[in-house]
Amino acid sequence: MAQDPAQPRRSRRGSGAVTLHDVAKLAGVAPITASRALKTPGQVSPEVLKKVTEAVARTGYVPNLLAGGLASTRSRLVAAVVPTISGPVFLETVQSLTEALAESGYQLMLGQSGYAGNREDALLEAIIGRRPDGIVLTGILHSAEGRRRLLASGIPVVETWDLTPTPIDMLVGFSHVEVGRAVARFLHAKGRRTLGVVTGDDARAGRRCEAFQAEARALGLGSVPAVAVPAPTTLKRGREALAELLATASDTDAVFCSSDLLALGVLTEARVRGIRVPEQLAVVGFGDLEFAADVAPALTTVHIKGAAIGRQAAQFIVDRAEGREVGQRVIDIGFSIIEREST
Amino acid sequence: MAQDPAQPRRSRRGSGAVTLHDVAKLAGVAPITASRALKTPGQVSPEVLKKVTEAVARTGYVPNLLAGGLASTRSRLVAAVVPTISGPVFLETVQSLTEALAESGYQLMLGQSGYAGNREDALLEAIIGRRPDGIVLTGILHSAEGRRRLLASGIPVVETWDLTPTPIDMLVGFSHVEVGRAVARFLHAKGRRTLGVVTGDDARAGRRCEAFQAEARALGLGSVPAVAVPAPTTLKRGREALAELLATASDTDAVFCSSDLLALGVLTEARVRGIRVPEQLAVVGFGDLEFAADVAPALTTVHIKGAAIGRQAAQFIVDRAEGREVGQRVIDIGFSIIEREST
DNA sequence: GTGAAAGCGCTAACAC
DNA sequence: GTGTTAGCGCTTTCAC
Repeated sequence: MAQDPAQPRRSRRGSGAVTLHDVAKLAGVAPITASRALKTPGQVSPEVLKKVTEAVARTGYVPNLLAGGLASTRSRLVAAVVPTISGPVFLETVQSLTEALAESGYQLMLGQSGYAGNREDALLEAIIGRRPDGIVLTGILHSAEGRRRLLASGIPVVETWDLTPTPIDMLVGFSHVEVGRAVARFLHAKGRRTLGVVTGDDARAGRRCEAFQAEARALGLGSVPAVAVPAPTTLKRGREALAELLATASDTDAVFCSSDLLALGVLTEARVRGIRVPEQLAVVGFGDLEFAADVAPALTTVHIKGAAIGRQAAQFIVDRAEGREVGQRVIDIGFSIIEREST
Repeated sequence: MAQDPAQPRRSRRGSGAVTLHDVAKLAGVAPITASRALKTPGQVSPEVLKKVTEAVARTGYVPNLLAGGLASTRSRLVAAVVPTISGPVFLETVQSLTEALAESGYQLMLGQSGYAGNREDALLEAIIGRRPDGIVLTGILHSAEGRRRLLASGIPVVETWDLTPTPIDMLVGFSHVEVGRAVARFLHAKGRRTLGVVTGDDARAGRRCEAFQAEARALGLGSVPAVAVPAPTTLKRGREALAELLATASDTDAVFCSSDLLALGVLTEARVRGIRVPEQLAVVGFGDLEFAADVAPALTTVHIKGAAIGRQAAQFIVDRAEGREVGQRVIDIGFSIIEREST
């Protein structure tokens, strides 16, 4: 179609998309009225509402949330930071977070910090620049500089999957130290006396491992050998780690693994070597991933309510964004040991 | 500190954050000059660059990308839509997509469409409203209405993990039909004569399954029984499905599973039942997840270059955003059958 | 209930 | 190389 010659060319800027202005004109009202019809329908008359609704349908108008966010200083965007998305551990949390936010009309922006911390700064800048209504930190070790910038930004922050005495803002997690202790006591109660650990090399796994070793010592079980594997933890590394552990401590009768995937590797390697689980070797995982209940033998593991963490984080942020004051800012969501055949 | 009484209260609007205006004032230049110093340092004099850089450091200025996006109609945001993030299949793609985009200064926004299609509309609205510079559709079945809205939005779209004769815009994927055929031929060549299928109930898995069955028939292997399991595919469902399959076709000597997790379930159930793999039963998975190579017996499976898909999708979108015309808009990235012990 | 005016913080366009 | 002006599309404020 030819351009209307009576009209000068449309302003040289802009995306060319339908704007609230267009909708308002079509409906015969002021832009602000059209805005109200969409945001707070109760505040406009039924006729206006009808006309605006029709205009929206006719034009296919989609509000520009960039403009809305700029004007209202509420972006309805929430950023989540994970070390890497392919670590299956946080997936459940990210999924429930995405869903819970979507229900409240918020969108999730995903950032990967990587296991190395070098990208963290650029990532934070990219995140803060979007002026999200909240930031969820998932299992991340942030630098002091990063903490400072987050604090300075004034954006609500939820730290998850850990407990710290000095949270940046809000927090929902559990004690890794308690996990390590509990598993040591559990295995001791089961009559195991020669423990071992296979652990990923991230900070939280490290704390579980140390607490496990300390508790074992306190229980009179002597020193517990640990095999550290580089992140990410995989089935393969679990197999290799068991081989390494048995090479130096062949009488080991129980292994605590820092992830279910490592534990599955340990189970696999044990089977291949003809080591009977649980008779000769007890195996405990961490995470209670979906497969844990259904491998053979079924895996005893530490269950974390990942979805609940995500939901609570969303709740924290939405509450804050809607101006509700959150009472409890720190929530210890706990954990539980799910006993199955592998012990 | 007390408010400066000489100054009227700061404007009642705004976030209170440091703006480019503040930086420019501190550096003694106009805002646009400060902007240029940050975006295109080559265009300003060394002195100006120095002063602006210092002002940024002193104030802790972080550019407001909402405002920048609005003014430039380039949001530097890319949306990705996956059915659910916890399906491990697309993880690799999402991860490499996130990384590749981050390298070019783009941020990923994540949306879950769910396996049911009802949320799709609201999701599309939320996405289009942010005016992303691109949208990556991952393994999604979009409604005709959704297609229309995407097309109307004018936002570059990359469809992935599939091939279609009528792509919305750009595409990087492979043929599920060819996968089904290839696996049937592979098993036939291995001397297997009584095939079975365990398949998730999504559309792409369905097409692999049908092509597998058709090819088997063409090879003279008769009709192939299929067990369909609801999404998401899990180890547990794999175990159940093998049980179901054997109940009606106990002489099955090869099973093609629509995911590695299902295949792992089949391997597990076979072991528990004393069925030897591969001697009595061959098992083929799909996805070549990290664990496939290291389970025992190691899993033969269909490998998809998930990371390459993510990188190519990022490339497509960044090229388009930077105004480069992409030559090839449809890329068949292919697949390969990785032969391991399970066949 | 509705509207006019004035920005939100930034950048495109066009001077100089 | 630097600055002025005028928006981007929306919402806040305040008036009617």
